[in-house]
Amino acid sequence: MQADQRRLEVLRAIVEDYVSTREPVGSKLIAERHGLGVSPATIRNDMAALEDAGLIAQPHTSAGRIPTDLGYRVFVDRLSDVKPLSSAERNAIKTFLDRAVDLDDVVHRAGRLLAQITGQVAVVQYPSLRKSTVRHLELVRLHPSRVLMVVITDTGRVEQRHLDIDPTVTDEALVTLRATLNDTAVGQRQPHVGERLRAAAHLFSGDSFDVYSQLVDLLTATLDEENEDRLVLAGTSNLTRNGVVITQLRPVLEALEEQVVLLKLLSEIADDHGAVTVRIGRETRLDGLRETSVITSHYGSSTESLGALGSIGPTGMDYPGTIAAVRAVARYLSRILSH
Amino acid sequence: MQADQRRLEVLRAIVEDYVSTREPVGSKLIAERHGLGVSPATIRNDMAALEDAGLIAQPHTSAGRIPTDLGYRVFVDRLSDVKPLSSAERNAIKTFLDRAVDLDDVVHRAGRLLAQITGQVAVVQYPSLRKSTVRHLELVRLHPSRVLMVVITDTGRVEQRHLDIDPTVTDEALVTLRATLNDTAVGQRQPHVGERLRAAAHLFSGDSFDVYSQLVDLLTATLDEENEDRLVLAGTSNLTRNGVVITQLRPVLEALEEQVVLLKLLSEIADDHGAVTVRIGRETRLDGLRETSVITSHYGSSTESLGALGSIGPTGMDYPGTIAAVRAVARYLSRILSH
DNA sequence: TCTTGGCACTCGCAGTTTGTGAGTGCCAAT
DNA sequence: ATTGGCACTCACAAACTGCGAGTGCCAAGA
Repeated sequence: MQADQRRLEVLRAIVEDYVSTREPVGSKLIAERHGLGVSPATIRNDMAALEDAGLIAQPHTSAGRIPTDLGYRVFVDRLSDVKPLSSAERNAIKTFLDRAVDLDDVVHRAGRLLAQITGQVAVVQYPSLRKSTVRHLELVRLHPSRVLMVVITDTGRVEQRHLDIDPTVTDEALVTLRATLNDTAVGQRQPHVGERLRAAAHLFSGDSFDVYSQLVDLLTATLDEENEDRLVLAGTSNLTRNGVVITQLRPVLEALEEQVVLLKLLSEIADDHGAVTVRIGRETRLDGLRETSVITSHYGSSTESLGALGSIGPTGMDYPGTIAAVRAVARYLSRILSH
Repeated sequence: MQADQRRLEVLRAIVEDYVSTREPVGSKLIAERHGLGVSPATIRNDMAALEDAGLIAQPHTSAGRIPTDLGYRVFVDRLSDVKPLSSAERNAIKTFLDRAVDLDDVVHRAGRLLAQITGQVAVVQYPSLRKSTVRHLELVRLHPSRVLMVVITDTGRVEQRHLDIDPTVTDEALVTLRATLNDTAVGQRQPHVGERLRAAAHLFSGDSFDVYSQLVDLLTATLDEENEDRLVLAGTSNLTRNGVVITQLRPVLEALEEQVVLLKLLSEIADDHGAVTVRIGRETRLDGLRETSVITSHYGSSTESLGALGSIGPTGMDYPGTIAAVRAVARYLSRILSH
């Protein structure tokens, strides 16, 4: 019906005005600024209906309305079109990311970029080791009884692990081990790396076999472990924008310091690659982020995700703009990482 | 004279009370709480003298006094003894740092530890590449015309750099190059690495010579570059303690995001190894940190610094406690990194 | 059934006033 | 040099007030 339609338009007006002014918006203002062609009284009736539906609320009796989490949800799902970035912005993203010299640099730049475009906090996860293939393995003998294993992946991550070994193992044996490990593991990823390496174990015997087993265990552990996932944070100072109060700021900063929490936040996300996930307020399921929204997206090839990135800001954020920014950065990041 | 002595005691009382209560302290309170054996009126006279000397100030006419930056300076230089950590704290530091598995982990743990002990923001610099010796060099051919160089240092840092080369260079040539690089560079540091490698250039000719030169340049650049210095930050959420106001918080968060700024902060520090540097308020020479103090220390061997770490907090911080914490963490970090 | 103008009502907010108390500076006495 | 006394200052909190934005409801009109 036309009335229902108008109510949604009223909701849109409330969300847009509130996002830009940060002040409760009243019926008169809507009637004036948005050409709905109806009087404030009609708007008031619609607002009463929207309030009954739980989409908007009054901070106090004699104030205007502000959207609830549910209101934002409806706005995002049904009312907002994605706002494409300007070509200048797209260009800026491209050139800024292209200038990166290594993986660390790429990830950091992506973070700073996203933080700057959205004016919020950005989180970027490093490409997950479980999704990367092994490009090279190196063994370096540090002491007679200590070996450093270095793993280089196709996404450019370099991981190092120490290993205590039997000091009687010769350097020549290590060279052989290194060759076998490389021949077997390069180009593979988990769980194939583990399978293939274990299948090749019969090539060794005695001390070499022991060391080989140790190395295989260490390597699979390195490639498997979830806690090896890393991320970077950018734009923390943006938290002090928008007149956020310090009592609300504290728990947010605390949440941002917990890498585990953030990684979980990034991992709970639509499987659909290319899609952007929006979680509003309590939908984040984190108490510290109760009053923030999180916009996340995967990045990686078109068939599989390498990792995720996202933007964290107040529930009253510019959703269309943030969604567009997250999507754009994710795309360019995907492109860069696939060389 | 005895009167001068008492005035300093009054200053100490003001600093200590203000640090613990965060409220301007008046003459009566001092006379009551600190057993100076004189009346409030006498204290008032002393306070007037301290104010003339610029060591304390009044926020407004009818309030008590708070220390000025200069007052804290005098307190730190002349009035405070270092407060040794409890053995429980020392133990906690030791066991927590010992549990680290690699360099990243060590540096992160040191940061979290320092942030937790001091209740402030902690900064820890990675061991500087210029001060590290080369432990191993590896060349990995990624494409016919692209080589990845991996440098491992004695402090555990692993750096990677890409290099475009002539695709006609054979794998065998790379193996030889790698061997020569390792033979010549391992155990050395800048500027010796560069000197020795250049001296060995006569071993190569033709394409190999070109690639060798490229590699040497890239390696020396990697080991020289100041902008390769890294650091970690911990305890940002501690900024919201102590009733800090948000308008003051903003510039601090911004300063903390600028790695370059922080590295400069860590590098401007007493040469004297083992000593702790204290910079109070504007002494930091950074506008954003105008109302904070920075306590820093080198870490590394007894003869040379590998890097620095520090704690950043309000000018009204617990100086003896923070100094002790920074020193203790720096020492344990030094011990760990020297294996 | 929906829309509209009118109107009384609510209530947060900003501005003003006022009382209180902590703290000071100065002075005369010791 | 120290002390008690005393007048003075001034931030802060509490109480009060007027204003105005915004609402809900109702009766009339389309």
